[in-house]
Amino acid sequence: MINKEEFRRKIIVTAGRIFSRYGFKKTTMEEIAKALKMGKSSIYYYFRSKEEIFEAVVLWEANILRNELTTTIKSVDSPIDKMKNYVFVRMKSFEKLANYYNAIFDKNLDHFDFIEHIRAKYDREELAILRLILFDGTRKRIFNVEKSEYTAMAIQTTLKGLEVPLFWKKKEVDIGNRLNAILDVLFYGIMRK
Amino acid sequence: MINKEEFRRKIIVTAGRIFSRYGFKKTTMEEIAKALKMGKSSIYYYFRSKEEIFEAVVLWEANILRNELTTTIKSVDSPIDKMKNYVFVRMKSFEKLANYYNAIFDKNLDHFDFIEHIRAKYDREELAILRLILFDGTRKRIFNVEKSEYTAMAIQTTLKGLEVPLFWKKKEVDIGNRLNAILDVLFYGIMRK
DNA sequence: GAATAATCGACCAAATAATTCGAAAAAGAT
DNA sequence: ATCTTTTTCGAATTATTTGGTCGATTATTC
Repeated sequence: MINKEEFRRKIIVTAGRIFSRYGFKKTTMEEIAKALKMGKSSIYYYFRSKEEIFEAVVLWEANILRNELTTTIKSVDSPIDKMKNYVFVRMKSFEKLANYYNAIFDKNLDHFDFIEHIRAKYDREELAILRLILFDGTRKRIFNVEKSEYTAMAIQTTLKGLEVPLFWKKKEVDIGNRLNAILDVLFYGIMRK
Repeated sequence: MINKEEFRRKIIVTAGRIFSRYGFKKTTMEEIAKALKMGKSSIYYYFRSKEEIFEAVVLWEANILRNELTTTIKSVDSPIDKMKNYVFVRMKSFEKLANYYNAIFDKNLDHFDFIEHIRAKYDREELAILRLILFDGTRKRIFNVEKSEYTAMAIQTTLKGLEVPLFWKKKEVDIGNRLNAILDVLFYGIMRK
């Protein structure tokens, strides 16, 4: 192979596809290997363990999400659209990620604290983005937010609340509709009168 | 419980949901039991084995498919629409069934010959339905088919050919488009000039 | 043609899963 | 109430799977 890193990425992508379909526990090394057309033991040349692959996959997906988010808010100009897009993309992408998380909440957890680290890091980044959108919107006299820091945290909390049903039951409530309702409330409380 | 058969059906439906998501092998008795809110061993009071449940599920789903098909061709009058509807519903429903089959083609097979039996039976029924549509269409001077028996077989073969990609790769080609193309060809070759 | 990188098959211990079994609730019958 | 039958369950057992190791083997590089 040309490049070892290259191949690691290939494993990550392939394994990610399978993880997202079956979850961590139900995905076997054999499957990943077969999908890569290689012997099971060869994978251990690139990764120490199944968990390490999983770790890499989550990190990888989180990065993709981050990129999608920043791209998306750059694609529009008005703060309202920025906020709308941000929330929508975040929720849409999160559905995919939820599959990975689901895998963990089976019973394992314990030694999966690396997820918490990633999570904490992206929480901080998200907060920064939200603050920026809010700040910008206020500067343009479209929003009316005094302490962007706290408002951003409030919004983030709401978004997290929206994640919960994604964990437990799929399609229990139409996320799209709830999202719109929340956005409505959000803007009504936030918009400059 | 009121009725034992009733409960068997409940198990079939619940297990079916899980089978269709994870396939035969990856579905555990524990999962089925938990979804039913009962002890794992209780299920063995209703079914001898995991395979027996699977068998019942496949039979059940095949019946649903059959009902959908007969209902659908009754809902329209023109032979062209009958044929179109039949093919579309068949293909749509088959996607769900494919999940079950996929589970088997893993490696097991061997002792899963009951699927072949079901398959053979429904092949015969399908042939009869196709012949009826063709015969009716010809009688109404819309189709131009001499030996409805052989034409029906030809169409069935085509439909089976269309199933194959569903087994191996999902969404590799847009089934809908291919279906339309095939229907076009079918009608052009079949329609009374 | 030696040294290194990469792949693999056979193997193992641990985990997991299917199934059994006897006992205990629940439900019915008398 | 008491005896029977039906239904559920937890614990034990057996069978299978699976993550991971290891030494050998095959490509690749120098």
